[in-house]
Amino acid sequence: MEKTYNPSAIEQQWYQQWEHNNYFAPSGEGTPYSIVIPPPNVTGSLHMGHAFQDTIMDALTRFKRMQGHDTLWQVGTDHAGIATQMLVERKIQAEEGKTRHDLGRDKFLKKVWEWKAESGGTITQQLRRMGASVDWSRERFTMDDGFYTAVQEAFVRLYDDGLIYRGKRLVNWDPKLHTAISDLEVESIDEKGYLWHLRYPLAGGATTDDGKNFLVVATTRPETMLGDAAVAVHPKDERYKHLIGQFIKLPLVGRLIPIIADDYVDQEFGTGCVKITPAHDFNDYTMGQRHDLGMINVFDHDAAIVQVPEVYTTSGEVVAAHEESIPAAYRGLDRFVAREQIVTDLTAAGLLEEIEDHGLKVPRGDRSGLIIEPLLTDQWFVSTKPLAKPAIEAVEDGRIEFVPKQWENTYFSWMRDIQDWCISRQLWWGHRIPAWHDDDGAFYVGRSEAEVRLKHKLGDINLKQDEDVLDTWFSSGLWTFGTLGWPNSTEALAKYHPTDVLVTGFDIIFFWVARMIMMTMHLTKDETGEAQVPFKTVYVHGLVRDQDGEKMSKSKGNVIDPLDLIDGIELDALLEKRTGNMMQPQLAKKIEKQTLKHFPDGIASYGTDALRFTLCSLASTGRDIKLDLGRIEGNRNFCNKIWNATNYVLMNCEAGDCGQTGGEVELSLADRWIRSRLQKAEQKVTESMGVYRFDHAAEALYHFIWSEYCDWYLELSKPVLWDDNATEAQLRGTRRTLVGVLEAVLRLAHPLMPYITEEIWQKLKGLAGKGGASIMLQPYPVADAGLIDETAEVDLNWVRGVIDGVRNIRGEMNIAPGKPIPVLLKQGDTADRQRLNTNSQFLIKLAKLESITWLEEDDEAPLSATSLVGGLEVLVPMAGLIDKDAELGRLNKELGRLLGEIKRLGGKLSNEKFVSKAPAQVIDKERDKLRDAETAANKLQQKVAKIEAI
RNA sequence: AGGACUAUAGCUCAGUUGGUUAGAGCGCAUCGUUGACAUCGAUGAGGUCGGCGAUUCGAAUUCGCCUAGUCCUACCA
Repeated sequence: MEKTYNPSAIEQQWYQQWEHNNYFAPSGEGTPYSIVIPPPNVTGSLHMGHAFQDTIMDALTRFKRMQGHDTLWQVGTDHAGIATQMLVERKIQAEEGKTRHDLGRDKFLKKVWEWKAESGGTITQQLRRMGASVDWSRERFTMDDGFYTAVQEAFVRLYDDGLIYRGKRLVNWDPKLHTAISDLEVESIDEKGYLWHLRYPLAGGATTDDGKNFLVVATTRPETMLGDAAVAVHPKDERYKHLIGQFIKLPLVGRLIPIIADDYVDQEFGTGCVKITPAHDFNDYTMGQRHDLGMINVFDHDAAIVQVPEVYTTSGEVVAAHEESIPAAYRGLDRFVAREQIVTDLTAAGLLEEIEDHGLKVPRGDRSGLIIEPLLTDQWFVSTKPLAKPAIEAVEDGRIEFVPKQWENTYFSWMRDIQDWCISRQLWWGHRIPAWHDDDGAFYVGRSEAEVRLKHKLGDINLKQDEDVLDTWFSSGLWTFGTLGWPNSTEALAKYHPTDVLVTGFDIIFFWVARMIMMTMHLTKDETGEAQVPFKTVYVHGLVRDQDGEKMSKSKGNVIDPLDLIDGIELDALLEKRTGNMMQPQLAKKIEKQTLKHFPDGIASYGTDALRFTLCSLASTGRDIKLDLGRIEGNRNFCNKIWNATNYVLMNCEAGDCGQTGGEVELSLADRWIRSRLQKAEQKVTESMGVYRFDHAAEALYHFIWSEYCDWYLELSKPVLWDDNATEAQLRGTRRTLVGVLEAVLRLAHPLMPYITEEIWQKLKGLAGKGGASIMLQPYPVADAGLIDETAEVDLNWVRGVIDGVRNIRGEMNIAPGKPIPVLLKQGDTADRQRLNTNSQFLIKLAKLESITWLEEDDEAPLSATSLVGGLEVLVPMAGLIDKDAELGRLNKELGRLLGEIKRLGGKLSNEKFVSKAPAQVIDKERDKLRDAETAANKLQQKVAKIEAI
């Protein structure tokens, strides 16, 4: 074996073998267990969040596979409508200087598919490097033909069930991307703005109480005044009560608009008068509905002022002959240019009362970053309330369970107040909406044009398919069953749906989890006709952040490619990766500086297993996961530790008989102890995996392997293996334990660290008497309660106690670690005596003793340094070895600790209330502790006195 | 405005149903190269568990209030 573990030498080769031999495909035997991968963007690349998520899914999948389940991890990618379209648009712009409109829809889409073919392999390669045991034969893409069938079918069924409708509504419009987006895709950002106080002249000679001939309205968006339909006041507002029903002559425009009364108005805010623009504000829209105000749209799709405003009734009908118009000066101006112009003109007209600084939440598109414009457009919507009801119930009654549980509240609070979902997007890349319209604008929904014609007896009239595509999340909502063949009733669907667990981040509970539950429950039924849930458990993990707790993002330049942690990367390459090809080149300097600070030498190579193990060990219940390179390094060292332990085991066992073929076996205390500890480790790991505490599983493995198997058991095996007088049965027992425990723990660790465990297992399987082509197909260890040996554990703890005592004296007294020293044991009981008799070889070897002597009660001990193991005194004679003052210091330190404890326990036990109210066993325990502490303190005091006396 | 989450060693984090000497890794200090491993070993230092109060015989753990930070939802003309 190589002297150090070199992950790059083994990882890829094993993955190829696994994949080549089709080990990832479901076995077809055992209870089905399935997970779908949250499909990453096909044109993107995996970031740390994916690496984290995929590690967890793979750990679960391998765990369940080894436990004998018929395991499917469904893999695939998402077409990611807006993100992909933007990316390709930018690419074409950069390379050819053209827009998508220059190319036209068909050519543009061809470019997207070309780009997908070119970049689509990145994700799948990364998944392979992570060791993901996904069934590649079932790989799906949300835009492939089969999946499109599912999307179409879902749309048609929802439409036929009255859950999809089309209408002219106010939607969130992105003026850059020229598409509607859902409310979830809008972020509200705190920004500084102004509140403009505008004088709106009263018509017909009306005046306010204080004799003014105008009302003052406050607005953050003066440009929308062109579309004002009313001014609203509170019905009980004494200042304005008498003006309700009167009219305002809209400045600059000249139109008369009514003064209306509505509870929505807050009398305290601003002047208590609100301008109402139903076509450009969500609140105004609903107020317009209540008061039957017309809707006057003054913006075009670029959010520039239109030439001629469009006017609609509250129900969205076009008002054919309307007189509204826009002053020529503003026509065609961008919204912000128009704002300035209008403010200037109002000022000139003496109608600007005041400009007030005002902080407000600005709605920005999460993709474009532009301010979103509420705009009246024709869109398709899903009526979500009826879908939400069963979806809420499924979580309430536990058919679906969130882990950690608290996320259910997040889910409920959103679902109980859910808004209709705008699913149409004015994009080119995506699933074309399966709806056709005739020349009069009547829409027909169906699976194909032919079906539509037939169904509606349309003959051969002109039909055109809707130009729009569906929100990406509409298709990903079908992911769990669409990937399994739905709408066909396939065997896979019957077997693997509902899936067992969804592993995802909390940031997409609304986007994806909730919608998936709604869609799935409406569209899929089990054999009894009951709605089927998409998954039984939702494991919600935290988000991976950088060393400062910042979210990783490309624009911040703090992303880390998982492959760079696996393979390592030079500083120059890392800098280039982070600052090259940036959207905002002005940030390059800052990013460079940060990168230099955090990664002055680039990133070392840690290997996949170290990365995976680290990610698992960070997977606790928190919301943030700060990536700490120190942890990864530590875990790379852990891999190396396993590697070298194996080296030791092989060296000592390959030449000898490990009992594979039988033969008499005698187990030492150490053998029985480590076997017992193994059972407990198996219990702990299995239990932790079952409750999604990967951090606990990782910690149990780390502790068992490093602190018990390596630190103690391997050391304890040496006195046996190197003992010329050891019997064949003893040697066989120890060798068999060395090999057997290591073999078992490799299987135990395999779900977290697949590569190193496979590599080593292959070397070890023969010695362990195991066959089988791969560790990943081996059974997962099951703890055997019969092998738990509490006596062995107590006895071994005694051995460790004596050794620790000697080592402590050595360490504190500056006795060279290699110098053999004599040790005396005194005041021991029969159990101590017996333990000494059976284990003296262990003590001599591990504590590097020259001799070990048992003193009877009345034997005189020389002046010694002392350690206590229970009642037993472990004595190291001081002659020539130990500094008197140092020993006094050491003893007094320990004595101080004991006295503190005695005081604390004494106080507790003399507390009447404690003694009368606490459970008996607690009291007994405290009494024992007190007695032990007193005995120990006593002994130490005597020692102190003795040493002081010289 | 409502809600959620976080606060434990210098750093990153564990801490089950209240009873532990409050743990781990990294970092730090001292010592250590003949037999798996310096990507290592041995020993050690380091915490009034954010603050205040309550419940209790007993609180890192339960409850209330406060402070700091993060996030979500709604809304601010």
